[in-house]
Amino acid sequence: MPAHDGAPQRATRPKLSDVAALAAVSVRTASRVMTDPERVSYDTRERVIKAARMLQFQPNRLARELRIGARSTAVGLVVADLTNPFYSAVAAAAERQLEPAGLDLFIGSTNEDPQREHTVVTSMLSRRIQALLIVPAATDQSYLLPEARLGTPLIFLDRPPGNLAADAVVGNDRAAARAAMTDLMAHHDHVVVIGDVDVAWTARERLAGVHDAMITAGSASDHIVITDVHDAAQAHEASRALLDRTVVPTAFFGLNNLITLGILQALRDRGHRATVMGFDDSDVMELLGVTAVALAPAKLGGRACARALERIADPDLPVELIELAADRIERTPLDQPIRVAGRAG
Amino acid sequence: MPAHDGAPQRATRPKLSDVAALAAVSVRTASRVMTDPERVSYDTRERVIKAARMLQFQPNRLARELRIGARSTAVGLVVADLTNPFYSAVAAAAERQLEPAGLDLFIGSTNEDPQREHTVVTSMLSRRIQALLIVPAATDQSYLLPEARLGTPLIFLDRPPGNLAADAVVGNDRAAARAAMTDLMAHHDHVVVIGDVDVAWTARERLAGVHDAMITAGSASDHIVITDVHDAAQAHEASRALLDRTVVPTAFFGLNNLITLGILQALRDRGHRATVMGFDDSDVMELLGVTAVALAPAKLGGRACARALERIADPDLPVELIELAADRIERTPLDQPIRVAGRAG
DNA sequence: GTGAAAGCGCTAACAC
DNA sequence: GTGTTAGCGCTTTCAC
Repeated sequence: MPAHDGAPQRATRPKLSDVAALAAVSVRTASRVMTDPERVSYDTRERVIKAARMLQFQPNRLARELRIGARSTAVGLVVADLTNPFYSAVAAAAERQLEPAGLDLFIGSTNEDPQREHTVVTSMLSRRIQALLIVPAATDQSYLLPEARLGTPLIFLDRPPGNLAADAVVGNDRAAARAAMTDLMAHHDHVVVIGDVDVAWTARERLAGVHDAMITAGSASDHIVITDVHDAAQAHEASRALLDRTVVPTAFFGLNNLITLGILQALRDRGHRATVMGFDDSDVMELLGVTAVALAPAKLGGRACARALERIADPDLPVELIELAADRIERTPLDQPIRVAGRAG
Repeated sequence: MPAHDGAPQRATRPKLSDVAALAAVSVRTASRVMTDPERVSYDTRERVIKAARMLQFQPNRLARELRIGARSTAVGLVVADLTNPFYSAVAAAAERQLEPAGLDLFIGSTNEDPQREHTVVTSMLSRRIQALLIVPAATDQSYLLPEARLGTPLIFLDRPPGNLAADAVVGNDRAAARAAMTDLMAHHDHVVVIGDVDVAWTARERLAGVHDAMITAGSASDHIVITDVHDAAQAHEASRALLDRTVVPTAFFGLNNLITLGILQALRDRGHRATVMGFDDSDVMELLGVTAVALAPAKLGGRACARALERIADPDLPVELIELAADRIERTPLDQPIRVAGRAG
């Protein structure tokens, strides 16, 4: 019996049996009021509800879910970096979509570390989440095979799984990059493309698209492709070096949001004008009129959740690769340069 | 007995008793190998470990934690809006800090809706989280009193709790705003201040600081304070209207990151120059050289987690209000205007 | 409509 | 060192 009135030290958490005792019913009846209120008489129901309220009773989900079937009413989301607005938008979309289904969201980030991916994923699975949404950091997800066989919905976001058959929702990065690059080359002879480290699938795809476009166009002009650029600072530095050359590039193509930011920083530093195009969208790009090729993170997260819910309902659905088209957000026309001002001279 | 070899349809999840059976030991011994391996002989330990690996055994944390003491090894984080980079940075910092302690992160957002705060918080508590980190949306947290009495660490972030004694980590918003406004007024006669809806504590504090500064300075000049501005779009519109007046303001002070963005959009639209100062920092502000008054979200999240860990270790710690100083990030001097360029003419 | 007993998967007492 | 028994808080057979 809990000390619900005069406990001197620390209160003790009321359990269902306390509620039942106070309402003078069996535990079974109290439980029924919580889960299937229709099937209990009005009188007893009211008594139980009142007792629960009086005791501030909150059912223990650990116990409930253990009993129910070893599957908790939560979904896990593993992203690369929560700090990247792209992924936080994915998370926000996921939360929004999961909420009406009564599912909570566990969140974790890998920082692109395969080892950490394993740790985070294992931890979530040990909580018996209903589904796992994951932006893979590793290239091999075969360790998830047993879990997949257990029927846990596994949905890959933004990048397909390696060595595992599982649903994936990805963008058409290669085609989008090719189209963008083709357009850029139609207006410029000195395009600079800056891309990420190519262990990441999206980075590889985008670079492949750029190369596709260059091959198709023939190598008449001298475009420059820089890779293995990891963050804004590196992109900043690389761009600045290029702007200091004698032949100043007239167009830049940043292959992700951080890189594009770095390009803009360099343009600011040097006071130069250039056409800028970027993969992924951001506040900065909107403000400065940078044309973007972007897969809306909300679309990605939303579609992935929808798929998770489908698969929760029917675990035997065939594996599906869902390819979402990136949108082209036209802002400044590609034949016109932009400037980054800041402190006005 | 699980069909760990020839199950035709769907595999069944191995449990500790399966491992024990395969290793030919009792469940208790298998359990001990998982938790306190030292106290079991080398031989049996190896056998159990091998069996566990063979079966791909993953302990069920729902069961473990239920048995252990009705407290799960997770921490809940409730923020206003995950999409806001300020809060996603807080979340990232929290995750980073919790990870070494072996604590997972449940995350939820309120969208500033008090009703939703209640729902999200209740849901997390029913999972018996070890601690709750919360950016309150409601003004009354007295509903958390029973939980507080149960000894659950409750840490408020960014805004203090209402009607509840609990730890809080907040910024010195009022003093910081006053100092910033004072400096701005030293250089400008027509400062425009744009603030958020004042149900939010930080918004109120920042406005109060601005008023403090104006009162101290005396009302010689005509500054304008606009409030109840909710997002970038509204700030954009309001700023544009002001720029179209005959007396064009020479300085703007945005009281949060979204508002400052709106101000910059208006400056871009009108091609105007003005001194801009903003509360909270962002990529945009860094790029354009906007001087910022900002409480580093990582500092906020980090300090809150540290406090949570302290309180987990000793729940009887006295309640503490931790005030963190916002940093002034000097970029363009306040007597110089900035421009937002974008499409170059 | 309601109650008694069993059990979800695991760990804490005690025996041996 | 290891096995047996009981129980975390809840829901589910099955009687009544």
